[in-house]
Amino acid sequence: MGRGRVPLDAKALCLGVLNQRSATGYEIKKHCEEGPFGQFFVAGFGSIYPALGALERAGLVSVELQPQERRPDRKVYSLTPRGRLALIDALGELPGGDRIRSEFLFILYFGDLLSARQIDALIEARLAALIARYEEFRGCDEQMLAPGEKFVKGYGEAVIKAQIDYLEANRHVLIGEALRAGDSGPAAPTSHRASS
Amino acid sequence: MGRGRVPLDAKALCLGVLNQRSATGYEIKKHCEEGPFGQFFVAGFGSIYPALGALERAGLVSVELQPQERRPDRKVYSLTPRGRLALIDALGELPGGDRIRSEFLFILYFGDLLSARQIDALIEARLAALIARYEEFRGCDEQMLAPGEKFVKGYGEAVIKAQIDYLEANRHVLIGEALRAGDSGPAAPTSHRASS
DNA sequence: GCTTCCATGTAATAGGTTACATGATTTG
DNA sequence: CAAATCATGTAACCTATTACATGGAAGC
Repeated sequence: MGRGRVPLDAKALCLGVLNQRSATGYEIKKHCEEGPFGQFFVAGFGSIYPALGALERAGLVSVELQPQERRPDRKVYSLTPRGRLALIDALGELPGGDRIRSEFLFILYFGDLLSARQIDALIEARLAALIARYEEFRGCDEQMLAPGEKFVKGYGEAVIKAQIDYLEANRHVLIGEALRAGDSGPAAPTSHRASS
Repeated sequence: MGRGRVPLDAKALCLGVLNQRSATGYEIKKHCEEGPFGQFFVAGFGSIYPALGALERAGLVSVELQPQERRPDRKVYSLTPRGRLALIDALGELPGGDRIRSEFLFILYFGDLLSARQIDALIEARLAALIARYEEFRGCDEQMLAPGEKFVKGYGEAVIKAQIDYLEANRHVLIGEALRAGDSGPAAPTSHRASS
């Protein structure tokens, strides 16, 4: 009956957060959303609540019910000893490679079909988003963070910075080539929607 | 009613590849796997074949059957005009933010529970993998690539480089802190596995 | 008055991963 | 002799996203 095998998913996310402090499902989601790490550790209520239920049935977390008036009772979850072991097990597994799903890169990769103006707007928006995230990272108080968290913060910062630098240095190259190729027009310059 | 709405998923991936050249499902998968872009555009047969079937039913691709002996017939798919429009539509959508699922960062983020040695091994393995990928990117002949592909290649290269640099510059900081904190031991130094 | 915050959850849906099923041919 | 390449596909499974359902309190 060796502790349930825990893959690195919503369940592991809950275990990780609960290892830092006991919390409700709502608070776990909040914790993931706020701060710069919201981009790394994503999970909606639809995955967190079922995950907590499963963890409880597996004996990896315990619940304390805090009745509230005019509001659903708070269910404060805590890591059990077995839960801590399961987390250590999960963290001990060799990590798989990162999975990146970037619609931005997808679009550019197949972007022969787009006009230079579309590409430019795309990159402009992307840069704005990256810079906003970068500021968010920088503004995050390091004093509050555990060593691992600080490390990850620096990691994210470095990766975002690299993207900003690359985009600023190379956007004009891409736009230039799109203009040259696009004069003959790869496709109507973005106007269709009529349909059958 | 207007051509089937195409989200940026396995179907769009097929459309994108088929826009470059006609191909079988097998070849599409091959194309995604080989070269440095295999990391960006992942799809198994289990998603490609159904996607192609759906695209065909929607009239976005056409099929030419090439009978073969002692082997399933090749089904060579080509983009139809409507398929090209659907692709343009899909590419025209504003991209969502990147989704990153990094088990590596997850482990480090919650890594208080790991020993310094485990963390060191983790980073060592990661560095090796990153360097291997970096070489793969560098070794890729740019002459062969369309402008968008070149751009994405450079993008990936820059991001990988940033990760390598960050890890090499900061791994010792993290290990040092883990050693200092870990002497009192956050948990048994990795030995369990018994149990039925 | 509208939105956001608090606080829980279920159900439907969509999507991908893995395993299965088949089988000759080439390469190590 | 085993493994990888070519070549297709289906089915079960697992997970996440989304929408739905409920509802008071506080801030703008």
